[in-house]
Amino acid sequence: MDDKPANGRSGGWKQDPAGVRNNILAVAMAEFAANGLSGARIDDISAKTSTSKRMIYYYFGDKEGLYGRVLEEAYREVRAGEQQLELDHLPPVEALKLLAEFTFDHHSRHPDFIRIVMIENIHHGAYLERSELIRLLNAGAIQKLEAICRRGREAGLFRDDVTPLQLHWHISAMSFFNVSNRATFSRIFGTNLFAADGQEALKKQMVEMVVGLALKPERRLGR
Amino acid sequence: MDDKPANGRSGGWKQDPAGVRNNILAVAMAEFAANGLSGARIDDISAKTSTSKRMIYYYFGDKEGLYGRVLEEAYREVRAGEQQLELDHLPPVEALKLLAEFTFDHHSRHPDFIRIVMIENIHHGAYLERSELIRLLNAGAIQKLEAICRRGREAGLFRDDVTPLQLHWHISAMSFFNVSNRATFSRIFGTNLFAADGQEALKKQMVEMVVGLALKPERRLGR
DNA sequence: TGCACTTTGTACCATTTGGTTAATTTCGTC
DNA sequence: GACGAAATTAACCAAATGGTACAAAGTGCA
Repeated sequence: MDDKPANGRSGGWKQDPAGVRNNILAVAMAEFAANGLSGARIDDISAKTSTSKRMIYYYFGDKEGLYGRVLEEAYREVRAGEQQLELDHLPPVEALKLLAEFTFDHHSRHPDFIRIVMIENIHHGAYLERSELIRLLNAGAIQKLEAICRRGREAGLFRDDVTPLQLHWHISAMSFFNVSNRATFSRIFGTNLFAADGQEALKKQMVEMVVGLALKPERRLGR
Repeated sequence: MDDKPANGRSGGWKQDPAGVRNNILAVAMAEFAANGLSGARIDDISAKTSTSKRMIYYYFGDKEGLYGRVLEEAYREVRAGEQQLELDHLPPVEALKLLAEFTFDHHSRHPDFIRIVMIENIHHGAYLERSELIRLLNAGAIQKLEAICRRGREAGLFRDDVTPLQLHWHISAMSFFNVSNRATFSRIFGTNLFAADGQEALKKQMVEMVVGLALKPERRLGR
């Protein structure tokens, strides 16, 4: 008698697994970045999705599974952006400067990535630990710096008691902190450092510090 | 007939409002630092307390009120520790070195404070905003550095295009990041930087960079 | 003595929240 | 065109969670 479907829905829909997955991931990344792992609400995520809550569980299993994929996706996007940078044609000092500047700007342009990493650190890196993909992605994150350092040492310019990893650490620290702690820092000390010219000054100082650290003392004068 | 209290309790107890409050605060700080604002559970906090859940609401109103007080307490403790440092008797360069080293070590010794600040940044500093106390506490956080810079400039040693706030920012960045991002960084790049000698090297490099930035170029040779 | 403040304990509640059930539709393919 | 696997939907559920109600009593000060 009744040929209407039991759920009252009659309209048609298209299958689009990849689209649905990506849609969920994008919304979830924004929600996790905004509210943290415990703070994010599956119902909120699903409401902002163009699909239903059930599909989240269909594709990602549970909340933690979804978070894990978001984490991977965040690292993937940012590392992909970093790969754009071409440095081999530059002399070592110029290459190091450019890499440091780029990192500063790149972090600044991707606050959601920074927030996801903050959140992951709050969780002691437990989910990153489970992802083989992320370890692979990051293995290459330091290769550019290693190449620069090798060339710099071969040219007699760079110290050899400063490792690429240490340089990466210093560059990361200042570029990351600049985004991660903006809220508390600016509320305590004002917003001058975060206006356009304040940021330019910080970046310039950061680059100067990093280059100064990498160079042999007797090479530092010609600036 | 029955002269026992209805709740079955009969033993005596002492009033100790301050003790109860402090006990709750200490437990709550550990729980919030470990799990974040949404992640922390009032029931878990109360279970680890020597008092009851009811008292949490009696003294702090609600979960956010408790978190706000924990935030204040965290800043208070750390700032109090910083005040211990005496620098006026040292020449400016030595004072700056010591301040930077101290900050690095101090952050390292107070990971729960770092985690609370991370969490507060995830919340965009919304609760810090409401606390007048914290703003007062932090106003003085930079005074030592201002004094050092003034003396350094008067002695003709320091540049005058590098402000105390900028120096504070750089020192904070490297000292903070060293704790905040340890989990993800060490999982990706190994734990060498965080072993004792790795930390000493990073600290030494950080101090060198900061002092190098503060000094006029022509004063940097005599190291 | 009177009275406000503090403390305890238990049971309770409304809502939120992560997660599931079961039925239906799409779509490649045999 | 039948069939089965994959995709999708709406309604539903049990547990967790922040927060209260209530009842009683100890403490300390004016």
